[in-house]
Amino acid sequence: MAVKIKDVARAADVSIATVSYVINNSAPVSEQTRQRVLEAIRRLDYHPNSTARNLKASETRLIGYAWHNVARGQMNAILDRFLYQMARAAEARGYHVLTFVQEAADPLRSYETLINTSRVDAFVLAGTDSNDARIQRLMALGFPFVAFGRANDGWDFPCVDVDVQAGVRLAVDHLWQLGHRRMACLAWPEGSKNGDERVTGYRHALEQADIAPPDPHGPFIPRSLNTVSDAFAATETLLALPPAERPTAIVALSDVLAIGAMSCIEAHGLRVGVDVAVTGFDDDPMAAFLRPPLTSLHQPIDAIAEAVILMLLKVVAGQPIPERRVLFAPELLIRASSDPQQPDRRP
Amino acid sequence: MAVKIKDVARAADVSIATVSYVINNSAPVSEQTRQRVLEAIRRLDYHPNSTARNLKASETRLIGYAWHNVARGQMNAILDRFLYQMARAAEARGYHVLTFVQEAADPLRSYETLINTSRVDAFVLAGTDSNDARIQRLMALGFPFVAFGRANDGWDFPCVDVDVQAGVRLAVDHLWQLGHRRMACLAWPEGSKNGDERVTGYRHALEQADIAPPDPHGPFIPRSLNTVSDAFAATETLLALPPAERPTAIVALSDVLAIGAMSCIEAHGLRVGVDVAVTGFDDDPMAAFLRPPLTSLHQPIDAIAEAVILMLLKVVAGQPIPERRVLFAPELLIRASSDPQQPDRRP
DNA sequence: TACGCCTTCTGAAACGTTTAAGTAACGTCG
DNA sequence: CGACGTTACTTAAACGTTTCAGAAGGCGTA
Repeated sequence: MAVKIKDVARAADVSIATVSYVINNSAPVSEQTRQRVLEAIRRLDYHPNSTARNLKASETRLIGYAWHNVARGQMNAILDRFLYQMARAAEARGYHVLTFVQEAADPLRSYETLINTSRVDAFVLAGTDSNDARIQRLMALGFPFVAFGRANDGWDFPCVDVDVQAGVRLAVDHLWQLGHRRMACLAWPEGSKNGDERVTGYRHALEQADIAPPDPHGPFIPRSLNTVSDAFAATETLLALPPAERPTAIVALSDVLAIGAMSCIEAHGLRVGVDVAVTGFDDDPMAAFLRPPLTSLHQPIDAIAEAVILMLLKVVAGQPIPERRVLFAPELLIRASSDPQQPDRRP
Repeated sequence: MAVKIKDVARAADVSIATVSYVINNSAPVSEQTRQRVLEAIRRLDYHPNSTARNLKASETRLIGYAWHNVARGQMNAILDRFLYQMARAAEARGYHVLTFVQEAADPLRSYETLINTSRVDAFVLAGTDSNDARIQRLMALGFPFVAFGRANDGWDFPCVDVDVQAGVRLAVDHLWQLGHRRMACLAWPEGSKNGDERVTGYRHALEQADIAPPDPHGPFIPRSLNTVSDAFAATETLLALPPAERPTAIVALSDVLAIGAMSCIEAHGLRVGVDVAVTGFDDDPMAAFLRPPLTSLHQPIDAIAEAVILMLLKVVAGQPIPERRVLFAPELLIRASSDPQQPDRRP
């Protein structure tokens, strides 16, 4: 059916070995025969079969990436964008991304199946956390991977992450410059690597501004699941404080939390940005479209995806990774939810 | 390195053929040897190499799916969800989804490369439109594919789609029951299959309600790009009409358009849902979180993804597809943007 | 002339499977 | 008792590449 190397060899009147050498430039071939082979390839419209190549090379040129178990109605714009950019970066280098589903009940199983059946050459991990079982397992197996996100500080594995501490510091500094002194932090429940990093960034920033950072378990750092409704409820506790203690600004650690906070502030008859400033984190695609537009920290996802793939291909090639932990700085996009002076310019 | 069929054969003291027969149940093997082989497989932790299998079977068990070129800040929650569910459905049947990037400049190239190098067994197409070049090409090549979305009515190819006409009809009927008689339709620019279907649904629904459907190019069907800001501008033209002609309801053909409309209505000092009702389309994850929550048409993406994969595997297997065009009905989720009586229950 | 060294090419083995074809061993039956 | 099925297995040929080892030919050198 499809034209194979044998057909090209016959057409160019050479051996299949010679054709292979021409294709891969892997051995000297006289200019004359090279041209004859190339001509035959063109005439027959020959393309090497990648499965056969992969078998011979015992590689797949496939990178595994697990979807996260997204509940209906949950938003995950950042990881989608990440996947897209990763696919692009991989393709530019002859690789493709194979997406698979990791079961919440037994995340490791799908990874091990793919490894056992040699379906992929490497993995990209996202949504990492402390004591991440996948990282532990892959490290133990010595199977190539790069993580988007950190895990335990002691573990030594290649990863790329956002410097979330620095990010939150940008938000706090921004609010401080606008005159805010009572800044609460609407946070995720304790225990996640990324979330705790963000809280640390908030407390450090306050310290540097000579403000005593509040008790991590106290009322100024309410904890909320990453849903709008829970964030709404958590914000209630802040607004219930006596006016003199009530925060004038809320540093929400995600856009979802920020939306809940904004919603609650409005429900109390207060004006977001004027009476209570709000900042988010993630720069969700909708952030600029909210009323008022939400100040948020934009993560350089495109650059991160590129970096992850570059690092991964080095790992696959067995090259040493000098910088095993690369951090990217997020960018604070200032909009009206924290600064009413900002024009409402929509993309 | 990895254990292969030969190792199992040696351990069980049989030929590799016998091992293969045991694995695939493709020939009778005595119970005794079967057990010996299975035991060896277990002891050595053997897993067949899928590349070798694929080479032999000249298949890849990979389904190609192209990412769409998403601009930064654009939302595409539905296709993300679709991809996830597709990956899940495919996996349950031994297939995986290979994601790739289709260049806007030359969408066909990446498809042809994947076909030529036998990287995938089939494609799933999304974001189809009239005269879709990809569909034309794949049909001409006879390469297996299923489309999520329709194209030219005359073309005969397997596809699954949402019955958008019926969807918009649900929205119009809902508004009619609430007493609305002047309903505008905030639409995409003319020329897209899906968009034009939605407008048709709107006009048909009005006809059935004994309301004269407005001129498709007239002011009651303003056209807007699928961005919030453009929708905002397009809504201005509606609100600029004299009060007696101004619509009391706006049927927006996407949630993005609806957000723009809501934004504009508020900017005019009017109340969404009370003064002007708004409905959207897509049930974007954020729809329930907007203020007021947005009435929208939910597409049964999970079921669609499952149907696409089932159909695709039939095509790959060369089985006949009796129903080459399957339509799924969307569901109208009524919220406060069209009916202020609705409770603000957030997921 | 015989030898060795390039250069350029070919033959054939591998990669890890599946499977068609073949072969023993063991009844069954005319 | 020999022909003939069955059953249970093995041998070997594919699948489409890459690549190692070697061969043919030309050419310089001893």
